[in-house]
Amino acid sequence: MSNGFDDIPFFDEEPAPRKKPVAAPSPSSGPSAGGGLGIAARAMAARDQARQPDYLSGLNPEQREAVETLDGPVLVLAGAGTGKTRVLTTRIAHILATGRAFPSQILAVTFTNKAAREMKERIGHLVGGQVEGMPWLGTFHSIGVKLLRRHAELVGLSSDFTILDTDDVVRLIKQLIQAEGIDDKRWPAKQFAAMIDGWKNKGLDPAQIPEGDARAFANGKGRELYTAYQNRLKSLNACDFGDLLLHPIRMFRANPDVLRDYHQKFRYILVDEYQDTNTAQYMWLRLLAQRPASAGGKNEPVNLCCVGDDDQSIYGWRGAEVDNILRFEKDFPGAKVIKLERNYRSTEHILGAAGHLIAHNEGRLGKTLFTDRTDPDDEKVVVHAAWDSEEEARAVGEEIERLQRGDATGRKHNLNDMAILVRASFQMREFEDRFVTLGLNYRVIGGPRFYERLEIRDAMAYFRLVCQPADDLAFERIVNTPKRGLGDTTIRTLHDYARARDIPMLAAAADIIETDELKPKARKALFDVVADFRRWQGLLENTPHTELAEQILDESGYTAMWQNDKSAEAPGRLENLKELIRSMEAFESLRGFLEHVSLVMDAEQNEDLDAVSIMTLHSAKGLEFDTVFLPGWEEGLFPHQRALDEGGRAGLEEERRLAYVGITRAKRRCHLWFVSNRRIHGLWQSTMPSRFLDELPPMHVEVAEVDTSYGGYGRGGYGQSRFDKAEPFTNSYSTPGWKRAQQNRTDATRDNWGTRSGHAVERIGYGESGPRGRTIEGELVAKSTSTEPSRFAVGDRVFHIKFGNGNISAIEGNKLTIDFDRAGQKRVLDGFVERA
DNA sequence: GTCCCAGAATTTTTT
DNA sequence: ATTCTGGGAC
Repeated sequence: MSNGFDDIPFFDEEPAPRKKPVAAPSPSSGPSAGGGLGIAARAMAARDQARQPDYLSGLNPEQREAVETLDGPVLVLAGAGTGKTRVLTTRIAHILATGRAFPSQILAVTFTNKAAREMKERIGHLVGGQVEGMPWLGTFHSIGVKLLRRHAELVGLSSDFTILDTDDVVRLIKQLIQAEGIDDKRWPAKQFAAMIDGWKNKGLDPAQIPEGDARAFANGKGRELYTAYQNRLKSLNACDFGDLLLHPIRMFRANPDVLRDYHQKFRYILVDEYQDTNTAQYMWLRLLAQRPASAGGKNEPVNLCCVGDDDQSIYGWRGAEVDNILRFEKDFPGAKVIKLERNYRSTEHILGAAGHLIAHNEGRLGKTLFTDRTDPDDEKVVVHAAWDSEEEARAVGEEIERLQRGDATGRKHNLNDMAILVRASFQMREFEDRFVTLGLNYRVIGGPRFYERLEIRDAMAYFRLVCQPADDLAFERIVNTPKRGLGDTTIRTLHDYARARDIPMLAAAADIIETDELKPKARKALFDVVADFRRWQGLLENTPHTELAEQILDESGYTAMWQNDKSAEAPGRLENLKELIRSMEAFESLRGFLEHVSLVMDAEQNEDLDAVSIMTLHSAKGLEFDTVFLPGWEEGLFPHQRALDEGGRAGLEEERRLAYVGITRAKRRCHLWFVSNRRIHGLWQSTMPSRFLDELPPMHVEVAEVDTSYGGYGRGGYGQSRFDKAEPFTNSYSTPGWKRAQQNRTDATRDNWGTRSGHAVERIGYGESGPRGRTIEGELVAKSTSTEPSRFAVGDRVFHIKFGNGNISAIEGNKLTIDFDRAGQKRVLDGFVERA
């Protein structure tokens, strides 16, 4: 009722801008309003003043400031779990409620469709109405498409251009590379596609790419190929994802009058996850947000609000520039910076651990999350060790089942409230295997997406070609799928024919079957294909699109192809095709569906099932779980070796941010794991605990004793003798703090892989009541590279339980480099070897 | 045109 | 080790 939206016309596409806030009709409004008010009227006005709109109540002061500071540039630094989305959505609601702008005058950009969807939903909830009225809320790319469809001709496209996904792009580039006579084996199309993507992320045209880059590919043909690629896109009337950003930028630059229209249109601009913007997105935003002084010299206010968290910037490797957020105040002078640091998600232990870890980064704006929640029962962050990744999976599974049965307080936990977040997706398999054995429900988030599956892409290619006969990539994809006897030779002839006449391949096919250029067999097959598409195109207007889609798949023989396929995955593929048709029902037309699919590539998960989530740390951003398991905290894996090699210190810091993201996903419980042995590329490698573990504050962390109650190496088994010499714990950490912690339980851990010690979680008491009251990290930093004399010397002959015999070739603290007779050179902790 | 074997690749992911 | 891709052979 009093939500302040009663008279906002939500579906008004282009209303005249209103100058004044919309005042709710008040009983006091009348002749006397504004002048000498009656007592009753004044009281009522005061009451109305005092009563804040519903949507503002419950915001903390910083959030409220972020919502109410509507004029000028604002940067909201929103730490994990500080109500970022709430601020964004409430801010939009506030703009609408105060009548500052109509829905169509607000530009709100997100990175993912999911985020956009969520925002729409939440705004709708706040406003109590539909949100179709926010036409400019969407991803950078979807808004880019919208702009381009309106102004396609300004960049040399027609408005029904096709959007190519990565797969299409790679195939296209491959053709170009081959056409140039370049060895596509030596210079993979995939690699060049990645290069182009990188250039486009930086906003670079072929003419602008650095000379070095241009030379780096195919013996200096980089620039040439990039140019050829762009030309080919244009002739196909197609865009890749990068173009969806770059074309609007080109268009705005070349057409200031068009840009001016949008300046007037977008009165408020909001950007989510600003730390993830790349250079192209940044340029795009600058164009729209930075308005030149008009002729009269009066500047339009830049009502730009960017929300982000520099500590959660984890996409540098795909072009995101953390720098964008770090220099916001310089870019937008007079910007107001608001920090949201009050966390509503996690316990103080979790926040303490995460905060202490991230404080090791240098390039950051600096925030410290805090919470009022102080529950003595809150668990510390727990660090676990396991022998290898198999045991890690087993132990995590065990812990999950324990929580499921009921924790210490007897509370039973839902699997939905738990997640396993891994650094690299190959880690998932071991958990899946284990959970299958246990019969534990799990869901993998991320994986190959629905629309990327082979059969879906094939089907989509049929649909695309029916709607857009000029879509050569679609044509080439399905012309011989199912097999029609139209092989390379035929396609090449057709291709040349089409290029020579500058017509689409489908049109070329229609021509060429009138000639005798093809062998009769191919000619007949092609004739049928052309006839099919002609027929389907004829049905496009008047046949319900789901029906037509089914008909296409059946008549083309595509369905039959999978029905006849006796491989294990064929039934699943048919099921997916059915699912595809089902999902089309929500759309008006085939065309509308295609538009949707090219940008919105997610498939929804089954939410009903109670299941543990398994996903990468990257895909966990933005989510939260009661209990979070973070396996694989080992040097080389996390931080990932390649991040270190390629990114140096910046790479390390990004890995650390990833660790920070991981820990802050947890609301109540956070378990970290490292293993001593991990199979990488099929080879067992002995591994060292991640440096990030050393960077955690002891005060908020406890070390779980190796808990052998988890099946496996049970009491007295071979495990005992197998591992008791390894003593990974006592040697895992060279740091005094850890050693001291180990010292406390030397006896218990002497045989830490062998005995059944039951439930055993040991607390390290530093920082509070520990024996010395010293903190680990103070010493850690000083001694990060241990110089303690090793009990080995270079040249020693040693034996390793996994790798066998070898000679030590180098020693660095307790880390030995050993040339194994069989396993080759490895770096190993000295605790893992003994004299041979 | 199809099938099979050998060799390569194997961080993270959106649009 | 395993999976996928590409080239070469049938």
